Amino acid sequence: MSAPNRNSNKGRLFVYPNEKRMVTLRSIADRCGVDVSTVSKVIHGREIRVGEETRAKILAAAKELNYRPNALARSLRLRRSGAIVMAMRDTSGFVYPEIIDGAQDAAERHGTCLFLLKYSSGEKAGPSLISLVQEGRIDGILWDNMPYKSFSQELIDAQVPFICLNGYADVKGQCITLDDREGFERQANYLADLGHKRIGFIGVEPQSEISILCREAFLSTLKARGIDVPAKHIWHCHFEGDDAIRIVDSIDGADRPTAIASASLMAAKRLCDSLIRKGIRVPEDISIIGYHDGPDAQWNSPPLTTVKMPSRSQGALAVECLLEMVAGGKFHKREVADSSEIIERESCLRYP
Amino acid sequence: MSAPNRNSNKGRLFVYPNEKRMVTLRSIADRCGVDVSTVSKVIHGREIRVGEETRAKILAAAKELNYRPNALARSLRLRRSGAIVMAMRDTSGFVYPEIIDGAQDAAERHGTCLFLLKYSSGEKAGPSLISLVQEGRIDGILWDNMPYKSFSQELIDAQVPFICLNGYADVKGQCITLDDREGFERQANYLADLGHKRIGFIGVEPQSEISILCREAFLSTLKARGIDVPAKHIWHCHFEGDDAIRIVDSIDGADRPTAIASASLMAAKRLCDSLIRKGIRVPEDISIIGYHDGPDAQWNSPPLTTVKMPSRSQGALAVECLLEMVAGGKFHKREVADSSEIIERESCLRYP
DNA sequence: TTGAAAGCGCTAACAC
DNA sequence: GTGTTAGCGCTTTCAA
Repeated sequence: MSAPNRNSNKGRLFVYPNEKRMVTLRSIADRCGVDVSTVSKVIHGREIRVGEETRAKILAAAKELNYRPNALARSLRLRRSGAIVMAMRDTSGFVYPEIIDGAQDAAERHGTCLFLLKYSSGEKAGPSLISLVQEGRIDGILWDNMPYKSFSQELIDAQVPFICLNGYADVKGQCITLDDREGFERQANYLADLGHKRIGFIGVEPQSEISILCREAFLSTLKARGIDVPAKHIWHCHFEGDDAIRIVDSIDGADRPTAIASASLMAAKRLCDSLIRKGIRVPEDISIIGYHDGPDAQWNSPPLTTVKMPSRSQGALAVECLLEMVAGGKFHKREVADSSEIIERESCLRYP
Repeated sequence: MSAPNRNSNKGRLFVYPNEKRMVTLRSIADRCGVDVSTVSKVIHGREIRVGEETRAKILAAAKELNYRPNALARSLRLRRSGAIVMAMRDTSGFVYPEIIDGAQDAAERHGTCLFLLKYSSGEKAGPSLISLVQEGRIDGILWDNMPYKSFSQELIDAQVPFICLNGYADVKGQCITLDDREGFERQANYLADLGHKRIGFIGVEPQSEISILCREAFLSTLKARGIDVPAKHIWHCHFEGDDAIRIVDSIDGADRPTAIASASLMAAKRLCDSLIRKGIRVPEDISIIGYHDGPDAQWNSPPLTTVKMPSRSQGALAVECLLEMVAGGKFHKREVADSSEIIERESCLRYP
């Protein structure tokens, strides 16, 4: 009755390394007296053409034996690994954790495995990531940022499905980004709504494309509401160095701003620090609002009011777009549906 | 002359999804007029028994065709994926980035791929991670922490090779940890060497095993040098909440400490904040030293003096031990060779 | 020194 | 409804 057991080691050519007996489709097939293909259909196939009784028997056996399909064999056959990678240069000042959460969720929904990968900033980072795809380990890559300019062209040449989470680098449009314009408009409107008239702004880099866009969104929103930000109240703050201290030193005039918006959370925190050390109170003397929300914001003293961006949705959308490309589709640009919101904490006060 | 091309699609049963022509061993074999097995030997085998001429020809073809071995096929055959995972619960207040760097290096040296994986804290985190191994995607797991108590037993039962980076949870000894005792002794000695006599200590959790060990190492080192820390100068600070503020409120007596050591970087930073807000200067009035070093430490104002632990070596060693287990060996406990060091920045001053 | 053969575990087209 | 068959790309034994 039962099928011949081909597992039976009859003169096997050689002994496998790491010999631990696995539960395979064949184990189940043998136990149920059916063919592996039938088992395969039941376990994974969407085909319904299997008898109810057989199906039940197979499912029971699978459960009983604690069957785990071998992803490697499956992937080899299907020519798809079912795994994607989110590559990032830095794991401390991280990609906003919410992006990862969103991406994770989406991947899970699609039965895909999402790994994170830290790449070194050297020259070999790119090629070695591309190899991962070429070796079949990974189906596609999500980038927080390209390791170097013009790398996106290399990816395209190598036919590697990828999506960038930052559209301001040279990524040939394959990016899913946040609507920073909307975010900075909201930031500006928030301060204006609170009644502030003398407002300052801290950008990240003076010259970068993204930085300019954000600054302009902020300034033009204020302008439309009749508020001009003088050049001397527009600063830039790097993550390292003591820019924050210099900024504070420079604002101690009679016409100092009553509120300062920062384009980064880090800069907002450092500004807070420096202000307080100088004896200027936050928010009583100067209100501060950050951009992007994170655990750091609420641990700050005072807890920071920020513009929270829909990073979670961004991560999810990026994964979905990537998987479409993996499935053979072209990249199809879509906008993150959700919008920003203000998270009110304690660093902003109504003025006057 | 040339071998028959079995790639030639003669009546192929079905068309593969995502049909892109790959360069396989067969491509090379065909081009060189040899058998795949010969090519395999040249490309990966350690066997030298291949003619010099043939070898050269094959290598040239491989290079020319930009051959990438299919990791999936290889893994399937070898029953080893060549990838490991570092699983972590949180990606923002990260495992010390250096652990990852060290692990990455070691993995690379061993031709293994290291992925990071964020697991959710729910019940299903464990099983789904175990599945990754059972499905063959991953050979072993590095944990920053167990998702829940008694999980290590589940891993052992499932025969999953794993190593924990934190030995204070319930991990049945399969851990590669830092020598925190040595670290806290160094911290204590540093403050004593600076001449401080009234010293405070901030732990993380009052009751946890690790917390107690660290505190005792610190206190007994000071005691051996004739310095007693009164109970009222021993505090605990959580990452959330306003413990730091309460601490500051409680130390404003005439006998307040001249130096405070913290068992975490975060607590040190928050303490700094609170002290400064209260008008107590760091380091002029009170010196502060943190534990563990990270980018945050140098961005603090003032930049924090800390005890830097050999996290990099820890990561590397953990990977090496894990790979031994993957190769079938038993876990063999080894100590991280390097020791801690003091990173002097600006938050500590000689006393008086 | 090289090639033939078997098979890792799985899937899908096709025949029965 | 179920089994047969071929094959994903690779490695290793054994025979030539």
